Amino acid sequence: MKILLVEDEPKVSAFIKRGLEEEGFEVEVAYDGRFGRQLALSHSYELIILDVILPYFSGLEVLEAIRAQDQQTPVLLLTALGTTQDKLHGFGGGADDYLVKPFDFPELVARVRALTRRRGQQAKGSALSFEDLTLDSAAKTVTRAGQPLKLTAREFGLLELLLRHPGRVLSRAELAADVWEDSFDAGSNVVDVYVNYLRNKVDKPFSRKLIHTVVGMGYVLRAQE
Amino acid sequence: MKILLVEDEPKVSAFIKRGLEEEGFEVEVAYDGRFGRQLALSHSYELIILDVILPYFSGLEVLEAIRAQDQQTPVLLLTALGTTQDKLHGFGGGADDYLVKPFDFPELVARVRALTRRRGQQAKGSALSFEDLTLDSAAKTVTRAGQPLKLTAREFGLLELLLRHPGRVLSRAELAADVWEDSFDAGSNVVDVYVNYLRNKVDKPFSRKLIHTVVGMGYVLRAQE
DNA sequence: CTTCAACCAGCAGAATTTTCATGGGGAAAT
DNA sequence: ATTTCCCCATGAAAATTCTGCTGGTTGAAG
Repeated sequence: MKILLVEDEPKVSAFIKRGLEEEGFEVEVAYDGRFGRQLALSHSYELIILDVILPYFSGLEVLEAIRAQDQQTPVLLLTALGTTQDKLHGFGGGADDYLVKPFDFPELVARVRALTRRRGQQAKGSALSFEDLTLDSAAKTVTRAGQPLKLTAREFGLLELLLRHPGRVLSRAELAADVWEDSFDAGSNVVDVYVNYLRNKVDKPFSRKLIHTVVGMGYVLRAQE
Repeated sequence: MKILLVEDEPKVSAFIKRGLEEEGFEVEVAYDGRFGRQLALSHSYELIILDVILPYFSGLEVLEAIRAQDQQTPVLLLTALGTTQDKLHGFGGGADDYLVKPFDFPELVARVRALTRRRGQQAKGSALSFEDLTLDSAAKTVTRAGQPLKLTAREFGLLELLLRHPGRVLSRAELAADVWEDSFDAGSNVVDVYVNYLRNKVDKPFSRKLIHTVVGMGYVLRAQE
């Protein structure tokens, strides 16, 4: 749960950083708009807290740069500018919350929690990924290295199971039990066949292979040979 | 974009309702905690605005009942109780935002927008669109490439749901649950039939197809093959 | 060094499932 | 009394799923 805090007053930023860390968050601090923007655009955070008045770029300019590339990450503006006009500017620029200094620290924590709560649970819910492979079980989409892959229902189910246990060897029986539910004939080679189909789509077009055979045991999803 | 407002002072609720409707939201009002809770639990809203001090059940009790069954719907608490203690109570109960009365109406609108933006990713009132296809759920009109299309109620509901989740594969069960509500026989092919009707009107007269079937999974709205 | 058995990759076509496209009956609206 | 809309049923077409088989590799025993 990494948070980016962009705030130029060392006292304030140290205070917030320490406080949030005590609450279990991981906090990175940037001391001006330029550095803040760079970090925000190059890293992925659960939440970004922006002071509005900053050296080089204002918080609103940083927000604009973020929203140009990413609509998802929640942004909380934190500033001494408390008029409704200022707030409207902030929300209009795509902020998710606006807190006026001075504030009570517990309220900041509560708002930070409210903004991060939703994301944390929905990310776990639908998106699985391993290396450059991503699978969204709600949208039923799979991409590798950014390219979308077209899988059939069975192939999708099989990959989903592998992706749920990366690095763990799954026996044919385990795979069959989960993907084929009950209707499974032990003497069949369906699993092999589908692993083969999957490899053709997931591994063959790429140089780094992810699906590996462990002779006598089953199949694994892992990085190297 | 339907919002539930639970507020017992008729003056305040009328004021908020009218204001939000001018901004393109659809607002339902409940005048006490009991009725508010009932509506919140039985219907699906994009956002719920709760006054804390209400007859029968307090806003916090209503919030608790909502969160017991649904973690998703954002809740905004709106109240005269402005101490940090009160706010912490609200956030602790699962609220997403907390606004203290008296407030400037534009700020409420901005916060309502911020909370609903992410949900349907439809910021402007009731108009949904994807590529050159547009659907206005308030006006019940659909156009493609500027041309108006004439859809029946079921067709409209189905397209609206697809349009609300572009790029996501929706299973027949999901579609049926939303469009056909409860009266749905699992062995029926109604969904297929209506997707077919929709295609005849939405896709057939145009070269770029938008509705695609994913065999064994469901249907999606997306641009390419 | 040879043989054998176990195991796995890959293919091709058959079997099955899923989807499309229509016709028609009945309900609802006009 | 039409017209429109909703839904079921059906068969054809398309796509997927599965079976059976061939051939290759590996590793251990003879």
